[in-house]
Amino acid sequence: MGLVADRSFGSISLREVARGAGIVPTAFYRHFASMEDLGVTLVEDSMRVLRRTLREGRRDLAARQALPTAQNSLDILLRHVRDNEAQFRFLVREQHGGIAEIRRAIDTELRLFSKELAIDLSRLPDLVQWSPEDLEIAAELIVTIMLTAVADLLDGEYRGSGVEREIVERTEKQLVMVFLGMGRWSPPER
Amino acid sequence: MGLVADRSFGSISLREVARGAGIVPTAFYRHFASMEDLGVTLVEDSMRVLRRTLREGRRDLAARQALPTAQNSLDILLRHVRDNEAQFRFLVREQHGGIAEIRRAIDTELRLFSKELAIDLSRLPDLVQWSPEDLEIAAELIVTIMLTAVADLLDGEYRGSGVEREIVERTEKQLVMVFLGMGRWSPPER
DNA sequence: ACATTGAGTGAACATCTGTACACAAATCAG
DNA sequence: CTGATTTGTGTACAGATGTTCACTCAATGT
Repeated sequence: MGLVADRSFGSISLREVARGAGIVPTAFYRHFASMEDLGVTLVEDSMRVLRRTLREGRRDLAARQALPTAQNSLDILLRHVRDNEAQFRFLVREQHGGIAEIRRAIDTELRLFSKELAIDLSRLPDLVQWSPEDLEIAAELIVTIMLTAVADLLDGEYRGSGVEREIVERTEKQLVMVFLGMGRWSPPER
Repeated sequence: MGLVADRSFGSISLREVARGAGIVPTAFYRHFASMEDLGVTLVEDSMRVLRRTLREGRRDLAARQALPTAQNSLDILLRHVRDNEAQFRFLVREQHGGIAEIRRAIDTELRLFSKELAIDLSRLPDLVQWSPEDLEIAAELIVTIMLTAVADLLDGEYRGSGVEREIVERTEKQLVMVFLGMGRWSPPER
């Protein structure tokens, strides 16, 4: 996992992975059919863990009678990112990276997130009469904003300076702008 | 340029580039000090052309007395993307790609775009009293949305199916949501 | 207790890689 | 035309790479 942190997955050799795992090259094939296979597995594992974390986060919020606001969700996400930096570097890097199969895997998972978020949104009083399509469009926008925040956070290696807070505040403002827009979107439609 | 279309830049060898250019490997060094150097040059060239196209687009709009609306700008951008597909595949791929120097170059150029857009926004009647910081935050959000549209357009190889229109419509809706939000943002601040 | 299986080994291969070096051709300035 | 500078060539080398094959070894279930 450390390997995949700062170089593109496509530029990593099977032998490097084997070396990193303390294993002879040929033994690699006992676990994965190819590098592509490894990549897809990595995506699925990372995403599974992330999904679990977010679900737990939402549960905790509910337990404290707190609403799952955008700020709260962003906070949970970013904490998870900090705890699993290498994985997210990998995900952000390979989302549009060089291997089609991996791109597809990430895209599928992100689409799932959007759908989930769209369902959450549909329960908000202000949005009850939105069409499913518009809900998903809004959800995708929110996911995009959050993903951009993650990418910015990881790309700046400033690690601990004020840049981190800056990114969080910017992202929160952007989310508010979108929510305000969503509040205005509905009326002109009906 | 065709080389860099679907594989990550970091996984491309100097020799492949030389081969693609019809040149012996050693001659590569007559033009670039390293692969990294090539990458940065590629970024700068692509961005220079894009900047020129957008400026001309805005000039044309002005000549036709049309406002540079978000829809118009998106249209110009996407047409340019279609005409220079390989370059944009490269840019989207390497924005968070494996080579730090290239990431930095792209990031710098994007930041420039945001600043330019922020200036344009500052001239809109509804936003005249926004703080420069908030203007830039909004501008970055718009750039993010447009960039996401570009990435989605290039990732789907559907090429000509309805997916293209779908992406454009989604993006337009997202932009409208943001603009609506921006219209509501200002009041609570003063 | 023993055969079956999953995981790791080691040698070998043909191929590709970056870069060094001395040399040739082409372009250009005066 | 001539001399200089830029661009390209050919050869060479040490090292890395993916994949094959036949093998050992330890764990497992019955």
